Amino acid sequence: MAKPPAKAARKTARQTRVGGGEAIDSEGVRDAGASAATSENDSREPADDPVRSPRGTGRRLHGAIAHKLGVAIVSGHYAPGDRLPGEVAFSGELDVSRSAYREAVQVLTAKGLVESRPKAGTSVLPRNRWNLLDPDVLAWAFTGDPDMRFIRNLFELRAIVEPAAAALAAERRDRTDLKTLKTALAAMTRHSLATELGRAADREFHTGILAATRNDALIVLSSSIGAAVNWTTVFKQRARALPRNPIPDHRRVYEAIAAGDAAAASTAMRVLVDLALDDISRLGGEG
Amino acid sequence: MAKPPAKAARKTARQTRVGGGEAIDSEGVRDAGASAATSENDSREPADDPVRSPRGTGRRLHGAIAHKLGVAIVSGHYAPGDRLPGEVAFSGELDVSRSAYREAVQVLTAKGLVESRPKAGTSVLPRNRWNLLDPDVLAWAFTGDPDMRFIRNLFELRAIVEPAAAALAAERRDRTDLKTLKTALAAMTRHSLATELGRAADREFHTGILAATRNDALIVLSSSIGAAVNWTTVFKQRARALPRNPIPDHRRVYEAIAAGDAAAASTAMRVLVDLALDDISRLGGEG
DNA sequence: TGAGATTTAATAGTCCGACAATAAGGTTGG
DNA sequence: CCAACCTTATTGTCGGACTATTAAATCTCA
Repeated sequence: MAKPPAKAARKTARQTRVGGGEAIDSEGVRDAGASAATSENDSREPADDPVRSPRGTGRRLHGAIAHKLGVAIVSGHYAPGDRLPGEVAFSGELDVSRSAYREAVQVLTAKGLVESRPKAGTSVLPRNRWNLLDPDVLAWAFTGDPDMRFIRNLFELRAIVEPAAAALAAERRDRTDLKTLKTALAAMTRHSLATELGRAADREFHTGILAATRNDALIVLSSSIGAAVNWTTVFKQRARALPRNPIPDHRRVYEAIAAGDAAAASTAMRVLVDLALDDISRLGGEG
Repeated sequence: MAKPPAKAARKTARQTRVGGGEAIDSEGVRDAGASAATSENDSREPADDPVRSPRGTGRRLHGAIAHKLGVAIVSGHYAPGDRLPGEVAFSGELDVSRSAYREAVQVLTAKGLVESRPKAGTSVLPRNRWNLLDPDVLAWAFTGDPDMRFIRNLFELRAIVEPAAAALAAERRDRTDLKTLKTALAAMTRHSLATELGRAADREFHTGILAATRNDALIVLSSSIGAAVNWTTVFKQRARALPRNPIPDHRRVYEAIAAGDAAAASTAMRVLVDLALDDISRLGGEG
């Protein structure tokens, strides 16, 4: 319907598209786990640009579009089976070139969210085709209020993977791994889990265990598990003060891994995850 | 590596792209099978008969390029840190437009294989940034001779996830799930695992168990686990006849799930996977 | 001399407009 | 009623121009 032609406006603004740098926050999940290596944050240029700058999120333009569409899809704004507007129409509506829009759609296609065919258009795929553990998809799924069912699913995955991973880590860790874990543990202790710094350390601890398994197929789960780990404390924080100090649980896991005791590491981790799941279920399950 | 730029050739051929089809297969790029959905590897058939997969996900040009580049990267032709040629140069070398090339690169970026920045070019990311359980990446990793270490990693993942999944399935399965499993089991029995039909049934069996867990975070692992499952039989086949009949193992798992016995399902699945891992280790461990 | 500011240059990023290829859905013919 | 044939909407590909970004070289000045 209403297709406000901001075309002319952009056309003029295009010559000085400087600004950009709009708020990128609203996430806190994006760098949860996944890319622990590069922890650079965006330049915070105020750069008031009230013009129709389509970059609401992300760094490159097509990335911003992909983000926008991705969020719209995983949040249910476009349901599976829905067919989204044609390329020319939609790109015009979003006020970007068709090329940029298409590159964004390629990203969504690569992540299994949509499928495009000539004459049939671009439509949202059924949920079971989505690459849910893709770090980006995960991040998109957690912008806005999250789906409790999915969080519980993520915790079930944690409960399956992490004890086994801890056992493997106990067998295969080297000095460097232990140092990483120890550092993370110390940081968790120093800054509480109420701070972002503390939560980052928490994620690093769990990621470090996965890394110590020397198993790439497990390591890639870092982002998924990191997201779940994050939501543990986020939920607790949201409700009230931490009902229980999780540091000792973590310390037990660390000591078992340091001692090379696979069985102990597994059970310690199981305890940790079960307790976390308890908290989640209690807080998120129903008032 | 010397890629003679067939530029002029294509330019003229383009006007009659329909009839000739000469410029199409000159490089083998355009019909490089990219049917990622089922993640089957291209058999060494003469293959002038593109087997219309039920998915029918046609190979678009940028998809073919993405496939080619993806394989080149995961196979190590381009190592992490390597910087690949500039867009204009590379697209010219591949004999496609820069747009198509860029869309392919966006796909690779979305899967964590590469990263592009102005002036810095496009370079391959470290392996721990790759989305290894993305179905496409998985498929690319298995074109050509596979990395035994990675296969073993995949089996370790199986050994962790599948017993737990079987237990959950035993608790949550409904009549439909059981029917699916039963059908798959029957198909496995009818066609042996020596046939592609039998292997497909095998994958369906394992996928069906994951589906019965009602956990999306587990279901997305179907492709990864399916790939591992497939390689079990592929390896056995490659060596000699099946050293052991795996059907009874599967039947035990099925019966435990049908009976709703979670513990039995878990242990039965553990036995199944352990035996499979045994075979893999024996056959692949050292020629 | 060396740290910091500045310029340069290379490369990815974006835009536009045209045309080709594909296939969904209707139409026709048997 | 089904099958083969058109129609046409929509994505797919192309080429070329211009912009934005930034690594690296250069310059400035304490």
